[in-house]
Amino acid sequence: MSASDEHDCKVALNTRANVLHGFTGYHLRCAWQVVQADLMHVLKSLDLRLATYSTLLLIAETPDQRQSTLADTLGIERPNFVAIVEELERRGLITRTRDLDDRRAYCLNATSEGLALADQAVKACQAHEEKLFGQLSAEDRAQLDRILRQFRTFESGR
Amino acid sequence: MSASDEHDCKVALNTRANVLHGFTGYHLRCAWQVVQADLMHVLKSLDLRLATYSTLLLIAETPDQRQSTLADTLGIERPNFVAIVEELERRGLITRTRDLDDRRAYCLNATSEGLALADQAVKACQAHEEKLFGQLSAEDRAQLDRILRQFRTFESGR
DNA sequence: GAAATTTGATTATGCGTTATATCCATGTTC
DNA sequence: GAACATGGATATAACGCATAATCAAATTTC
Repeated sequence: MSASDEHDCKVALNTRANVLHGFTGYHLRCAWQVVQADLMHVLKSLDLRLATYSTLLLIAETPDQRQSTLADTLGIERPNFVAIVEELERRGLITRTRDLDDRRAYCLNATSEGLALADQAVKACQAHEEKLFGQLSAEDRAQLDRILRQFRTFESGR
Repeated sequence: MSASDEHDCKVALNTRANVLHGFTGYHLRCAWQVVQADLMHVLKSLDLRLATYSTLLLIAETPDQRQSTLADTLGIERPNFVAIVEELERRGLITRTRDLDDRRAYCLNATSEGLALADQAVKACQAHEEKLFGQLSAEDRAQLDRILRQFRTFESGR
């Protein structure tokens, strides 16, 4: 087994029996760590990272978008998006065709291979969610989902 | 205002209206992002990072522990822990005294300044939690805390 | 319609976090 | 006392994320 198979909770907050355990935010982080570790593990089996995964999905869903629009939607800085797109193109998962109206821009689209992989990835993620959140009672699971969605409207950072 | 005052949700999953929104894990991540952004903002006003904060708290709570024990508890690699401890010592927040029984080891303890700062940080975090989770109904907040705690027992990554 | 400005994509680069390999000094085991 | 284990430190690499600057193609302005 390679070292990359380790997905323990290696976090600067992973401790027992201290004041941190009084914070909901701490438990939120731990929960995300657990989910993230499993998710990355699942995606790795498809040779995808969080960034390439979400990028591929978005391109598959919204055809003919240009790079900067997609980067903005994903909240990724444009320079960092270049390598992601290049990788997906190199692997034949998406195509970059010049926009005829604006020859600076690219139109990104998923290939049939890309669509197939996106489909596979979504199914794998659904299974992953079942595995993890299925450990909660059906009621708790629904509650959690409902409550978490409320955070979308919260301010972040001020 | 410096650029570091920006705490938007700049995340490779921050998109609207796509399949990702069907995943609870996605919302979990967004929620953590919101909480983390605010938390880092709060800690920054005390010149603390997540790592120095949790380290200081742990040292304040469990006196006379040695470095590697603390690092293990926090889930931080020993080499990376060195700089954190050095910073806390340099700022006069903790002391490093040689263990008489094992002259290789240090015993770490918080100074009175360290204890004071830890106290201040905890209070600031409590206020931060009030501000954020206080936006939920009291019932939802309690539910969320209860449900999140269940993840502690979940396997991570296989 | 030429000059100035803006915009899409890219390159180069830096910063912060985290992981690994190695090393030194001390302790322990046999 | 030789071999090995352990506490701590150093050096280094990889990765994620950010900014500044560049180039070409558009748009605006006079």
